[in-house]
Amino acid sequence: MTEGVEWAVHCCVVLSQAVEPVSAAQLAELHGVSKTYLAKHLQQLSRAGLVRSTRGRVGGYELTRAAAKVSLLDIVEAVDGPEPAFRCTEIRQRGPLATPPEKCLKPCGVARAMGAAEQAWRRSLASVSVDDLAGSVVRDNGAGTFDALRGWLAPG
Amino acid sequence: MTEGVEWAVHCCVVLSQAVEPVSAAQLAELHGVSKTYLAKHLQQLSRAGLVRSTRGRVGGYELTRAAAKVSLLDIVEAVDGPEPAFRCTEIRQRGPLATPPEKCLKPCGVARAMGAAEQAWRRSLASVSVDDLAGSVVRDNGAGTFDALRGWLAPG
DNA sequence: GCCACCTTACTCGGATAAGGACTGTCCGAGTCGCTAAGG
DNA sequence: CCTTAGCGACTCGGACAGTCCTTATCCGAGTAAGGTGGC
Repeated sequence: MTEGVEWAVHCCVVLSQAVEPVSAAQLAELHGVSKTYLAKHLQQLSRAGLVRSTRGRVGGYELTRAAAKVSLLDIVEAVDGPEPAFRCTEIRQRGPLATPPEKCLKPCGVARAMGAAEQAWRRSLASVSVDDLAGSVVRDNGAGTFDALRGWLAPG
Repeated sequence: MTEGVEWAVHCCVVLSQAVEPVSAAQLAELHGVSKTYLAKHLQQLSRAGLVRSTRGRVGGYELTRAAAKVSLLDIVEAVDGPEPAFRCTEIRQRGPLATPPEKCLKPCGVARAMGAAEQAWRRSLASVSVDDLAGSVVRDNGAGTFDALRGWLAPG
């Protein structure tokens, strides 16, 4: 899985606690990562419709909907792409004992098993929202964590 | 996910139905893939202890244990490696608002959620055995499929 | 004093290079069966 | 006829290039605020 997924998720958690748009530069400094590369992933989130970007002097990124309505799966699909990790190449239709195409209407057993596993993975990711993650941060680090964050984000 | 995983799984299904060691050349021709590259993945299966390789004139590969005792997860881990797809880089410990190390004894919420999803994925893969896959092939293509396979594998 | 315009500084967005992993290939090490000569 | 040494062919195993994707970076397009000049 792409490392940018981790960055994007943490950024979404931060955005869920911000009251104003947060610039890519702030998010990059806050997490100690490359600004330009993080911007690339934020663009992917923007294309997917998860965040809204505003340009100009006080521009930045903000969530387009409530944090409880943004799931981990949304972010992973936005950054890593929607195509599944396992792609069946239909090798059953190759070689001397190839299965005839008219018998390949449904995916083969291997593809079905892989698809079921990936479905379980997606269901687990879909059950966790950005708001849930923010709650876990509060439980782990204390209620004042996001107050300090908002103080750091405030201009000046 | 690596494409070699698909090859390795299909090879294991074939091996579960063979009565003699099957050479890498036969497996490659049967699936219409590169022989030398497939051999690389078979070596990974051998290192993981899933298959036994015998050299010499009538050498080849065979399963080391019953097909019902070999899960999809075993094969995936043997080929793609045991390390999880998501690796937490601990970005919470970086930047101006870094979490102090003494508060990072347990994984962060993001890593826990990702780990839970991956756990679900592994559990699903572990619940499917090579024997189950062979059964699905019989259900899809008919009971005579593996008879034809054994006939093709027979020397001559 | 008020308004319109312009400059300016700051933001995002897409197009552009470097590194690493997956893909694909080759030749050498090792092993078993066959053959043939000798007892 | 039986034993056994040698030969040969076939197998796996690890070391070696090619190509695509991830990582990382840069500069240009766009926008809003603030200053400035004119009315």
